[in-house]
Amino acid sequence: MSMATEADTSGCDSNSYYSSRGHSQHHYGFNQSHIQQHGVGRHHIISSSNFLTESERAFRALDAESRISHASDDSEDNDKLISVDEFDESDCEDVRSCTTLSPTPSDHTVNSSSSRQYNSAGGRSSGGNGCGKLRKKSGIASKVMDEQELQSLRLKINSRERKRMHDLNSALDGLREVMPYAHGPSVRKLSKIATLLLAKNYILMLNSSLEEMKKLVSDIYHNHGQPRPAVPAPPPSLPPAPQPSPAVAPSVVPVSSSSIPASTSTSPSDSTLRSNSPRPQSPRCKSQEGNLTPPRPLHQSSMPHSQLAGNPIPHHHLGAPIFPLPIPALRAAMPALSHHDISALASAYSVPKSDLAAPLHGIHAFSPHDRMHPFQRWPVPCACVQCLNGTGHLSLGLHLSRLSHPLLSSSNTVQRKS
DNA sequence: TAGGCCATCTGGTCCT
DNA sequence: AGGACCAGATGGCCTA
Repeated sequence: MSMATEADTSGCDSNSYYSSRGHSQHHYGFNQSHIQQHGVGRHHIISSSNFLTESERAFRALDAESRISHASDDSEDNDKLISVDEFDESDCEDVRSCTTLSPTPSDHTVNSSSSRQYNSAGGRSSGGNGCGKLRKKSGIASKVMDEQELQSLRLKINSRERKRMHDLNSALDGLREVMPYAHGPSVRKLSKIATLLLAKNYILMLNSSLEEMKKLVSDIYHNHGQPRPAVPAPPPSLPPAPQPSPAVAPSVVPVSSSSIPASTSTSPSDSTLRSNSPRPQSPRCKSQEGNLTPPRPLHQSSMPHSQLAGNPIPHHHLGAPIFPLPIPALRAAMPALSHHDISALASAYSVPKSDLAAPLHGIHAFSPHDRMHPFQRWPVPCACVQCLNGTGHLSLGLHLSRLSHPLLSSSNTVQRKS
């Protein structure tokens, strides 16, 4: 019985991949330590059927490397896929029957080690080792294709797909890094769907904030009797974006400039503060001296500083997440989010676990124009453009207060797999 | 223990 | 022809 193993030297550095797995890293603890322990470099020697002794692993590692040259001629992007098995003609029979084509450097291939048969369990069972399709696809059905070549091709395809998914996950990790929620080792990572929902609404919120700022700037120009610029530029007097206060951000983790686009130099917390802060003093309002008072800087928050300073919420960068997150309200507003997602957000915002079990009663569907935001612990005016402008509400369905928390505005329904 | 989330394999389809 | 992308299937891990 052959044990198909794979030395995965895909272009994605699997070591770094494992170490970047965040909260799921523990899933791969064995693999990672295994890989590092045996010093096989980029080659992961994985047994799908049992645990190998250290000497066996080392031997197979050497054996695997020795077979690279003829098992796979794909030297591009270091995507060399090999089989460590005894891969002679007799073993092709085993491969067809058990077809453990590509045990992957994942937890289950090593830890489970017992049950997963990769031809029938992982993926569609197409019969055989799946090489028939490859044969057909490769247009070499008439040719006699060596099983080993087919295996190599299959492994190569699997590795590409694996790398593709790793890249996708890396992109999602990058997205999580710039999202306005707490990051940290003790914070559960947002799920993929939650990350996408949060990102979508965060973009909407930023866009709305930008529109709001444009409107205010436009009003300033208008009230000064100056012609409206076609594209209102930020007034030069606009104060620079605030730096995270040490009191607010006791554990700021520097973020590389490359991770944050220049266009988003305004921190998420700024935007959220902007959206949650009381209605900015209208530029039309005059001070007692009769002078036009500059509008309150959009980044300034009316949130009691004590709340901010006293908030021990950990965070990754750009200031602490500022949204208290009553879980019942969140659950009511976002039925699409699973308990897992809610729990992740709760941990991200340092919401007490007790809140998770809080009843839903008393939570009403808040109006976007509520002066007392039911989801917040301090009065929050409606900051939508219409309210700020006093022109009533348009039926655009895009109100800043609804977007005051990115996720709260996620009214879209996520069809979850049942 | 059930459900959620995830990684992986795999075949199909489309594109270059 | 080869690669990218997608979706179905499967099983492992974690949490409530």
